[in-house]
Amino acid sequence: MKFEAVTIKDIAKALGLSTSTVSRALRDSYEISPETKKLVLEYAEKINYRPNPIALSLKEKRSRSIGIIVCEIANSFFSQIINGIESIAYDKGYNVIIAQSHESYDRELINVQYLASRSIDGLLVSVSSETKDLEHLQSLHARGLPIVFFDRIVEDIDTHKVTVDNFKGAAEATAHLAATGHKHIAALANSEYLSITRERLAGYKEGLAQHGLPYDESLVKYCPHGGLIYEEVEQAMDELLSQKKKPDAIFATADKLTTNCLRYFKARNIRVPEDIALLGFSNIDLTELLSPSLSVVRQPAFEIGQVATNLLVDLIESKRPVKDFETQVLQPHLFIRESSLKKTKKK
Amino acid sequence: MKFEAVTIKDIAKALGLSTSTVSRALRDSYEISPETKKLVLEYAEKINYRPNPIALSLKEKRSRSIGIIVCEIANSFFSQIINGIESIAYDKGYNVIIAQSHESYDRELINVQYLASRSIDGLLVSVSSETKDLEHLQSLHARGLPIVFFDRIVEDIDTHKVTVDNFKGAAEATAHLAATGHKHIAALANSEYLSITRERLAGYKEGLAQHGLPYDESLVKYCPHGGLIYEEVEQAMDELLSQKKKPDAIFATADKLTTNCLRYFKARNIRVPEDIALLGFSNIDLTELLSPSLSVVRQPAFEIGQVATNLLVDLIESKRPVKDFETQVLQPHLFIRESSLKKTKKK
DNA sequence: CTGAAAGCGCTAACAT
DNA sequence: ATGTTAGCGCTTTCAG
Repeated sequence: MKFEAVTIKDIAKALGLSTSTVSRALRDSYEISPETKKLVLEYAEKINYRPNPIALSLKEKRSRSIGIIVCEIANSFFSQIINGIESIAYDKGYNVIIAQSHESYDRELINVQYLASRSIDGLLVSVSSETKDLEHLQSLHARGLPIVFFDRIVEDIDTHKVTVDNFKGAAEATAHLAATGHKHIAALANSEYLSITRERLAGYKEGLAQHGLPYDESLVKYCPHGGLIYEEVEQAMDELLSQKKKPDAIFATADKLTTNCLRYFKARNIRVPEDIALLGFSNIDLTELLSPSLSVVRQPAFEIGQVATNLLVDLIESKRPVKDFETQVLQPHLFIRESSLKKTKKK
Repeated sequence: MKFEAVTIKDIAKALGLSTSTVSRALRDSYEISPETKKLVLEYAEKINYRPNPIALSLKEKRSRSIGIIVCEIANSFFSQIINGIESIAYDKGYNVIIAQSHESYDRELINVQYLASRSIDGLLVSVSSETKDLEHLQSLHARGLPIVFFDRIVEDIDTHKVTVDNFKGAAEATAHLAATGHKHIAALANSEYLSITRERLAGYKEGLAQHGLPYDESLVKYCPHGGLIYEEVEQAMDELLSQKKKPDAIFATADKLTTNCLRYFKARNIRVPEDIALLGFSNIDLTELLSPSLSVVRQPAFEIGQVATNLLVDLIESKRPVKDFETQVLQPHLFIRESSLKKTKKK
């Protein structure tokens, strides 16, 4: 079943005009007489005429839609970003098509190609935790598709990027753990391929250094799927807790790592923060309701989405090729709650 | 900046063929000789030809995209549903365009009209908590746009619908609270306009009746925005707790109501379940990690999305107008955790 | 001020 | 087996 829309032709026929006159009248062209305009406008209104965006797209060679690639939308951080993206996109007359990689390089590849073939005008990308090879994005970028990276950005493609000061966020978090008396702070990290992982681990080192704590590689564990799979967190934690130098605090570099780490402690009846402290990046809204309430580094997700979208639309609508690209860095915020409470206070 | 795609014309020119021959070769038509096909296919592959979906849409008068209206994507229940929708949509070659009402009728209206004007092939709708007037959907439906309602369905439009057995879920939940010794079970409900609210409150009554508890209207409070705004939950709870007959248990009918109710108790230092029990509809993944862990009625969100999408695609692709519509009812599941523990046990 | 015609990329009669 | 043409809805020269 199809639902037939009114076209310009219908209006032309009904009014005894040509389609071009109707088209011009609708766009308020100076060449059309006021009377004709009025006639056309009123009739169009009456029969509820809406221009066919597909025909427009074909003509203008643009679809007024932008693609988004994220790992998961059922993740507060990304759904907040998407809210930010939509708020700007709708304002500017674009709609968004969302695709999820589920942290799989293969799915990212398929999605990117799918979106590109759907003739999107631009792409907002946060790469999957498996992504090393950037050829799929590089070739599109080289062919002129505007791309803006956010959160998980990549070095090898020169375009606009939006991220937070991961180094600072991680350094503050780690420094806080150190300042509250923790001596063996482990890092539960995302995939090593990701920019955010490198930056956050660098911040972690800095935080340790600030308090004169040594950096110990055995205290750093990577989760290739960013904690999306509980088992990988479980394994990483099992390893951490079974070594001779047992950590007394965990710094987790991503949302799912943080919550799954807490899940792990619950399952093992390990008390937080009495037995071990926990602090991680997270944008969930329920941190205060958790037991214990979670200390987190929170990112301005909505703003990330807004900024990235503004940059992308600028690229799309720029008359001439853009050469000057910028990387916008927003500020994360540290929220101290129970899970990282002072060691000395509790006992 | 624009990124120019390869067209059928380019191939035709390069190979000295006509566009129709190329078109037919690409679609593996029987009228084309194997050699020509091979030639075309290989060349198309080589220059990475992708058909322009916009041109196809214009020709076929279909966009292969479906619109989704939900209140919020940053809500586990809906993001899980969207995952289900996408899983089927992508399989069937459709992409999805998501719009959020944020529980506002006005935004729903704008979004519906926007989506309709973007020539979507069909619409998946869960109405906003403010929606009473259905004219915007009715007129589209009357004009032949396939629509499937999910979760928050409406009576007055005859089409496919997908929901869960809200009556049963609510009855079981309430009966559980009654069975564990609670005598004054209050209902913290969503907007009264919603089908799910009516069904869940009917189930609530049934649960009370099963245990010989009276239905008391003063124990039922509505939140017009479904708990999206904390203050409305706060006010409803303030009212409930200030009346002479103070509830000893809360049954909440929606995700945000449940978590915001818990937030309220935390803020007031009211112990759950010792001072008051809590049980509500919720699809968040962190219920076990909350303090106390939350007893919930969980809905098969992913499946709801899948079923709804299958039904919608059936409608879209049906050759003749569909008259026989169905309402699929899936089963919710009750998970008992700490927040609704037996009154007599704790003290 | 208005109309006729071409063209965006593609498909499908209708030739040949 | 392949080419020609028209048309999807719209805009935009180019002619009056």
